[in-house]
Amino acid sequence: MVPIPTIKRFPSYLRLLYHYQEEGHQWISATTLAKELSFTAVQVRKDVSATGVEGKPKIGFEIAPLIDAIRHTLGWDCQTEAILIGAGNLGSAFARYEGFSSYGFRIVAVFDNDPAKEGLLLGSLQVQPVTGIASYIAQSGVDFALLAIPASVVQQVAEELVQLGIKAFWNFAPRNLKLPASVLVQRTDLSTSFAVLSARYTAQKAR
Amino acid sequence: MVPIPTIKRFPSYLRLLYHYQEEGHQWISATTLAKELSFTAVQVRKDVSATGVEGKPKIGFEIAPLIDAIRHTLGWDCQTEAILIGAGNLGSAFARYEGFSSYGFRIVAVFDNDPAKEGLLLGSLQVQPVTGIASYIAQSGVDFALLAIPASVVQQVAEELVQLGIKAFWNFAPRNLKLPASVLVQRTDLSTSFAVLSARYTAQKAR
DNA sequence: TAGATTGTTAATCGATTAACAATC
DNA sequence: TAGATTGTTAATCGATTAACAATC
Repeated sequence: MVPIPTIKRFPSYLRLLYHYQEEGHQWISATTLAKELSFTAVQVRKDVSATGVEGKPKIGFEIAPLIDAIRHTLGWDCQTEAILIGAGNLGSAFARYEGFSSYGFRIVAVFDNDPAKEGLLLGSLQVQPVTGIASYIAQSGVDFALLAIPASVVQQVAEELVQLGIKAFWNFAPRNLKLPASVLVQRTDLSTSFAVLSARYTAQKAR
Repeated sequence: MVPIPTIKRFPSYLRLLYHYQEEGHQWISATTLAKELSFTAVQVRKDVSATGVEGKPKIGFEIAPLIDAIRHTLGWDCQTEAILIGAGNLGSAFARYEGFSSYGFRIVAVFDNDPAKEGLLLGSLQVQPVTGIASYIAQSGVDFALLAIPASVVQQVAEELVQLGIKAFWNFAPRNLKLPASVLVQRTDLSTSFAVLSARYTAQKAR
């Protein structure tokens, strides 16, 4: 299995590879990648080797196959469709965000329990009432949900969605979900990220 | 120094400690914390020891001092004020987000280079033209900026802000910033988080 | 006293980094 | 050939986990 830290670096590699490709390059060395991304060249080679791509001494790696291999390792060569639960501040931003497409991710429906939001247009998606979730999942076969709802309700909503067939969650509410082990959960939480910055900021100020 | 993984767990501890405090508890054991958060009890004790708080055998840790110690370690006992650059989808969501206050973080001004957005009200903040950034920084002494602008311009904007006195960035654009070592940069990037989820999802499907 | 818990030291595990042979 | 680069093996580093004494 590919180590998590390596997977976290893959999106940065991808962006840079696309950039070099657009500039007309066909090959790139680990040395160059490392310099651009402030990694070490050894780390780049180790990361690349996890994709199975092999380079040529003195030249480096061929860009196009490397892009394909990283996309494949991440699963970004297949389209992943998800429903979005919650059309508040953050939910609205996600519904309108166009950057998802570059990682094969697409929000196909938005639900909110506020009747006042029904029909509201977010990008190209109309907010639907939560009463329609069950039939939507049944019909579409979607098994991936993005949770942009308050922490106080996220556990209960997630449990209901599991009952309806959802197998993976991207949870933006600041609460740990307790779900069956077969269900994938990834939490993306502003507070975690801010904690690191804040602790470093405070430590620096103290100096 | 407190290890980064420990710092990342602190916000989860804090939320649970507040919850127990509100329910009228005065003490909590590492065992209980561990069970609630799906950590091990040893890890909880190690994390707590990094704050300097000591527990009582057979009882556990006193909640109020532990909250204070974690908040202090993170620097969340001091107010941090920041300006927000960019009032697009994500920027607007941040400007309106009320959860920041619980970690001592406050956005005090929002700037956008689109004249059409000038004066727009986001929560309690009015979008200001970017021409006013220099004087705002000079007058307020703010040294923290949140970047919610496109990747294509973020490097240049950040460099300009460093010139104006900004010392720390929370960068939401998917690009690595190259700035002087004295400047703190934390990137929070949807693609990194999604990469981990996506790779796990794909690995699971393959099984 | 017995038993649950804390706190620390040592062992383990996993990722990063260093060293170096292989290649073009 | 010389030199830059790849790829791998071994060493290092840091965090997690195990073991166990100390405490109430």
